[in-house]
Amino acid sequence: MQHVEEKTAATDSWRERKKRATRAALVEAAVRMAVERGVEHTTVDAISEAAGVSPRTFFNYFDSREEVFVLVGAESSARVRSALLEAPRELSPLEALRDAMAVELQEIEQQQELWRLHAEVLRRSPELLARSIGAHMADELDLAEAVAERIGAGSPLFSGNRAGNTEVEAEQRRRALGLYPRLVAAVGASAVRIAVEHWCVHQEEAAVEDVFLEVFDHLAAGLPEPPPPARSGRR
Amino acid sequence: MQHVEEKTAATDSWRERKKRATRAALVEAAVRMAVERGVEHTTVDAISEAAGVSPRTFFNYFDSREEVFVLVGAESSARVRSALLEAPRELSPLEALRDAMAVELQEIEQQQELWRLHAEVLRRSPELLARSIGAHMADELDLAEAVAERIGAGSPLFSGNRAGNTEVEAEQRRRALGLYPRLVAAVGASAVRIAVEHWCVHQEEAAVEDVFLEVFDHLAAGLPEPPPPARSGRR
DNA sequence: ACGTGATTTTGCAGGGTCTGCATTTTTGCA
DNA sequence: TGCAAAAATGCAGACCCTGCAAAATCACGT
Repeated sequence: MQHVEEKTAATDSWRERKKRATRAALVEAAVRMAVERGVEHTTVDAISEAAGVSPRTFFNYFDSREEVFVLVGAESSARVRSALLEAPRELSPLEALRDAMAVELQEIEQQQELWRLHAEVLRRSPELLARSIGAHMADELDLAEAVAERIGAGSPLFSGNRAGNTEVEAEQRRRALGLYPRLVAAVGASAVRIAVEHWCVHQEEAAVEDVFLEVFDHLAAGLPEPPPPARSGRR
Repeated sequence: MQHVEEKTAATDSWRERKKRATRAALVEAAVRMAVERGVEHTTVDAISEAAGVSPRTFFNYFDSREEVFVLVGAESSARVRSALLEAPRELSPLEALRDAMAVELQEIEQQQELWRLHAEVLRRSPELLARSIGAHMADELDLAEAVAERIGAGSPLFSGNRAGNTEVEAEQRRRALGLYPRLVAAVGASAVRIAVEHWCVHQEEAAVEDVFLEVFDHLAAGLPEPPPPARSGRR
């Protein structure tokens, strides 16, 4: 994982815009090419040529060839995280998380084009799918920390200030993490994953958001004995 | 992913035993070496030399260098799957899954040695952790199919016979998969993941199995509003 | 407009990963 | 023992990825 953007201040110069453009060009070139000729025949040389940069430059933007296929929704987790922290305090952690994720999914559904292609790529390449899921999972830990932060807001430890990011401190944060935040994060992440996968396959049958909310509620409420009343013939 | 073992029949010849031995030797050499000098300095050449085979042979056993670090518990998912299908029919899908997974975790805890080292490797390498989790997730889909099979046992479609494994048929199976099996599988997989991660960090504080059962029950019962009564000072 | 320092791009060398193919070695069995 | 199948091996070659230093580009003050 490479830092996508660290400093939010004074970041709109010609320089920055060009970097974003290059990055986007690389992703787009890669994804389109992968849909056409398959991931394994999509070499770094080809991608960078299509994007109009040198092969060496590719690695200034991505740590590995595969990252360009996996990191498509990289900013999402950060957005969910902050939405979660800023949500009204009346909401329970679960509700806050559900809303934050629903909003994010909604926005994703807008930019269908790229996501559709991306989904296509992942569907054809189990290897990459696994990697992608894994990447999203790493987010699950972050998410759990955010949940913990929201719950124990004001706690002397871990409030705000995520600056100190040494290996050791990350380790300590993880140690101090109770089980409950992990459960909440797991429910959210599972719901997103199931909803998105379901949506990729049953394209256009329903909005991602709806599937997500249904799945989320089931998970959050606990799984009843018999299969949940297979939602009436809505298609 | 490389097929670990397909035919269960007539598989105990000297030949087969040797293959298993070589495989194990490679894994062990790799993991030990990774703990000592770090994953990135553990080259294929070094691993195969330590295991006493040629570098080329390594790739007869693993599709990539990283697989040797990720595929440590590869047979687990198959065992859980069959335990799930063979469990007494009185048990609900959830109960059957919980028991099957608990048994598996128990057995894993026996061979502490290798798993401890493996956990150590993953802890130090987020990249690999993500991959490993991703690999286990791929199992989640299989798991969901098994759950579906158990529920709709006798269903004209998809009963037994997983022989036809063309791309197309796999696709069709996934399409026909309802949401409920996915939820059950997600609960199980999440519980395992959280339990194992928790266990890796808080080593020796509690048996994996206990953490797993606690997590599983919470997830299956639904998440209550307030954090679940932080389990009383049981250690 | 011009110079200067900072940032980014690029080429290049070199080591590691992984595959296909032909050859040799080992194993299973009559 | 001899033969056929399976596995291990060597080798060539393509690709991935990284450090380093030179060149191109950008930001900014004068």
